[in-house]
Amino acid sequence: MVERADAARNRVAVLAAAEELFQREDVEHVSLERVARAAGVGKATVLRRFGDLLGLIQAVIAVRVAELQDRVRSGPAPLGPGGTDGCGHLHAYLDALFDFVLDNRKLIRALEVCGPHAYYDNPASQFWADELARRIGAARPGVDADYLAYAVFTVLRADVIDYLRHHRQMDVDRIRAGLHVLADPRGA
Amino acid sequence: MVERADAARNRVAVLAAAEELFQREDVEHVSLERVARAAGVGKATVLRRFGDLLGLIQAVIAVRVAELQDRVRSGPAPLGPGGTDGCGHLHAYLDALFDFVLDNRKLIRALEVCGPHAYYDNPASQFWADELARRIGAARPGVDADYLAYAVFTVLRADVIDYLRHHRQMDVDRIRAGLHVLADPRGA
DNA sequence: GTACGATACGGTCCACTGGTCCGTTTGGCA
DNA sequence: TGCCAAACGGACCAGTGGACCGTATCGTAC
Repeated sequence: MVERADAARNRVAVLAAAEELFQREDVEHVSLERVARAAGVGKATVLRRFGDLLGLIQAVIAVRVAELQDRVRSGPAPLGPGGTDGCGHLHAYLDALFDFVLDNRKLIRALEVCGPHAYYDNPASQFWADELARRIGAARPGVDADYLAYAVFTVLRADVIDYLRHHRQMDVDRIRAGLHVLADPRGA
Repeated sequence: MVERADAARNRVAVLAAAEELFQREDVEHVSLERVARAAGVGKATVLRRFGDLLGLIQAVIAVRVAELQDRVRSGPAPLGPGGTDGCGHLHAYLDALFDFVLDNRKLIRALEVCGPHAYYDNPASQFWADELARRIGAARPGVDADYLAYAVFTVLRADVIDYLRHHRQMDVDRIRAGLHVLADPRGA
């Protein structure tokens, strides 16, 4: 079944409204209804299209995820594959993930409040965490790369980084440095 | 002003009901109203006593926190002060925190959903994190102990540990081991 | 160009939340 | 015993995510 024209129109309107609203407002004040209203559409239309609030947020994030995934999967080294320097691979990847979180804090925060494990349990996160485990395993043979990957992925949560920046007055460079030490204490 | 007898009666009833309810039910199904009803009391009574839901949960946790804080502040080494083995201090402390989280998962989960930073922004957590930074600094001079302490404290979140156990099938010993490596990669 | 069936639409409704308000009851002191 | 501050709790509020269903619109087959 091909997508009807009005449905397509509404889909892009809802995505655009959601993106705009999540950037502009505080995460906890963005509700399904407000997104719908901002898009000039009924709540039910949003729900039907995206299943639930979580689905909507994932759809908004997905656009941004794709770009980074491409660079990781098939871009130039050290972020992309190729080269054999395990440490360089790992640290480039950490930087890319960290930048991604900084750029998309609001959306990731919104994702985190959707459910207890919404941050971890979504296809993109699985990819990020798996890739992280692979690179940690390559750079640090002998450690429990799976656990460590989830630990690092956890301190990459947007709420955590926001807390450290705004309540503990740590600047981004300090957090970034700490992250690298955490993932690979022997340095790059 | 001394506490009136009926107020005292209600305070213990609410605390008991909350404790019981948080243990028995899923965190997200425990609401202010249900606690009040279980205590045989009006919602407003709970609110007046504890300010808001966060205050209630903190009050319930406080009882359990006190016991561990005593052991840390004035108990026997290696958890308590005394002795000079920095690593032993750190690892005993990590074990104690980890056990505390396992024993109080439900309550900590409830705390986490109260607000974006409710897990970090409460007096007990400040104590735990500061002490953690102190012990990490002692065991590993030269690292950014403050950042690392928050990172470890973050990985100790009950939702994170629950996720690793039940969705990633990691058993508690594995998580515990990973935690020790994270805080001190050179081993105990 | 028109008629029709499938599809998408959105307002209304629901159960529920945390929190406020305010008239009523109760405890403790003089 | 009488009184009043303090504590009480139910009704109420604005808000949530989500379900429902009668209606309007779209695209197609004629």
